[in-house]
Amino acid sequence: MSNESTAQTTNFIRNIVIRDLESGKHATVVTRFPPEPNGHLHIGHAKSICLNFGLAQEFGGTTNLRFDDTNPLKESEDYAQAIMADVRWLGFEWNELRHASDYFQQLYDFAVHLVRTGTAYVDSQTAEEIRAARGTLTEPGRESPYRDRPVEENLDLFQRMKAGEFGDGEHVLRARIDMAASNMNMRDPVIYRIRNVPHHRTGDAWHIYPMYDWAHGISDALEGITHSLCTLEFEDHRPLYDWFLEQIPAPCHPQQIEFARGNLNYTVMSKRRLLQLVEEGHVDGWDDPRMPTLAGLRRRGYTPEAIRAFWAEMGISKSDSIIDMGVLENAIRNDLNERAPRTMAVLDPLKVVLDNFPAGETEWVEAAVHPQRPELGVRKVPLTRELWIERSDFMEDPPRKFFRLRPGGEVRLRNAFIIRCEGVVRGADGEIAELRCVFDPDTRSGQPGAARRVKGTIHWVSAMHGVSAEVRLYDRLFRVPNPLAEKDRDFLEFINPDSLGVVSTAVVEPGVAEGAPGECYQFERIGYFVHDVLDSKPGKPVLNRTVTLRDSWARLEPKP
RNA sequence: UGGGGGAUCGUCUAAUGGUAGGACAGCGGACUCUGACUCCGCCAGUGGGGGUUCGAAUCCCUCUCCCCCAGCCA
Repeated sequence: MSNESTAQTTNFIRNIVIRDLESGKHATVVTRFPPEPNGHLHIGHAKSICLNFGLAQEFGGTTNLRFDDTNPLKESEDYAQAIMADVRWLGFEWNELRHASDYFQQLYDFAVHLVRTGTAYVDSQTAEEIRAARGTLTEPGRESPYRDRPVEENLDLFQRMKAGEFGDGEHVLRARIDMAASNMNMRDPVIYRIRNVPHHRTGDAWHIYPMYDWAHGISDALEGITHSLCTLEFEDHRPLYDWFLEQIPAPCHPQQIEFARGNLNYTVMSKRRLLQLVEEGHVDGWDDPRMPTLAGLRRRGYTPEAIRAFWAEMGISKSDSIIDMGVLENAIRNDLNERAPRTMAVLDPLKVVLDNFPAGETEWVEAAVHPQRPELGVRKVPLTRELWIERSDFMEDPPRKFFRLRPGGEVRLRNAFIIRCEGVVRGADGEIAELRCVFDPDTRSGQPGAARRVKGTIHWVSAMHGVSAEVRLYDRLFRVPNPLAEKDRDFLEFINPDSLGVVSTAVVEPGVAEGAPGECYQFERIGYFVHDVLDSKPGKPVLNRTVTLRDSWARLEPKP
């Protein structure tokens, strides 16, 4: 189901939007996608992107891309650029590009308003003192000795914090709420801290930077966001979100709605761990095809359509969940099955000599580019006396239901004719070196005799024309479903040592060698592959395995 | 053990007092010049216990389990 015309299944957020539109609470829907530019987007972010942009799209509204860039220590323009590229690649275009930093002046002015109304104060305790006085989950906090500072003094101090008169950590601005609140977020949260560092967009203009809770809701309000969608961990920030907007003359009061993050098994999703994988060299970079990042998935050969269809199928709810990687794999198979041109490639070649085929002669056989889509036409595939077939497609002493080649047995060569194995030639090492076969000319594809049926069909590549290729077989990054399940063990211990297998022996149809970076194929009977965007060169192809084909034979005959 | 959330087939998700449905996985079969695709069928669920109701996944009570919160991160 790669097309997205499948019936829209609803979810609780969509239902809220529908209700708000029907009741007249809102005339339109305005959402935002608010990443912090401190890392790359991953498949989980795609859920939020699809939700925010998809909802606005469905109801004729708009979506802003807003960088939540309130922490200059961790953020960079490079990340911001990569994020924009990823959002566009996913297939969405924002209405307006905004930054929380665009609002620094307004945020400051609103903070001054808070100070003037006595609902914020400058606290001069150290970070440690503030932490110690916050209380615990079961005990109330203690009020700061600076809590009742006169308004004028707060104003003066806050202004001087802004002017850069103090060192990092000397003062903070805190909202004056309730140190005994059972919701820890309401215990006089810090809303501004001093950071004497330049910001990637505002440069040296600011020495104080707003905290998330202060910046986010106000940014939403300034943009006229109707529904501010975020993940579950912000649920107990909502009272604060609402409190802030009630304290200031905000242009509107968006509704924060929380939903569950989208987790996948056999991987990790937190930016911190993803960063660790990259920095410690466990993977090749943010775009390593094993990474759940959008950059990684893209390089792996995943399409935006598949990712969108995947999240559409998964839906939105509030229950914590870990989705089986198999569902994502199913989504990309569905999409690639429809779009990928078919070709033949042999990963582990075994030589076959057709004894009754003239030496030095090339026969060009016609093969469908896509059996289910004849409009895509045909390709010509060279066929010669010497061929490569997959080593696993031959067994001297096969088990029951092995439909492939065996001594004395017959098999169809895909797009060509039926061959029979007449002999096995061994090398000095005792390994099978080549197969001597004869072909039945009457069974050529398209000929009347082609109707003759044999149980198995195998793929092949002409030894004379085949182009050798590097093939990278990617598998899941971790060997256990949840690498974080055991609290006292490092998730790195569970990295799958076989997550990348490099095959240097592969031989592909000549046409494949000319493919462009990013071009994908189905290697018939094997899987979907894509030219690596970085390393594949004309004549020197490097192909990444996106996903295998479903393989009911492998399920039948589990590997030893 | 304070506060905030969440529990529906193995997994994800619908059902908003009226037949518990779909997708993925699994199993069986048909088809097949890809052991793919496609098609058909099957298996499988409301965390436990009470209550209200003609009728409860849905409302009430209670219990259990899981997640989040004590950053000058977001």
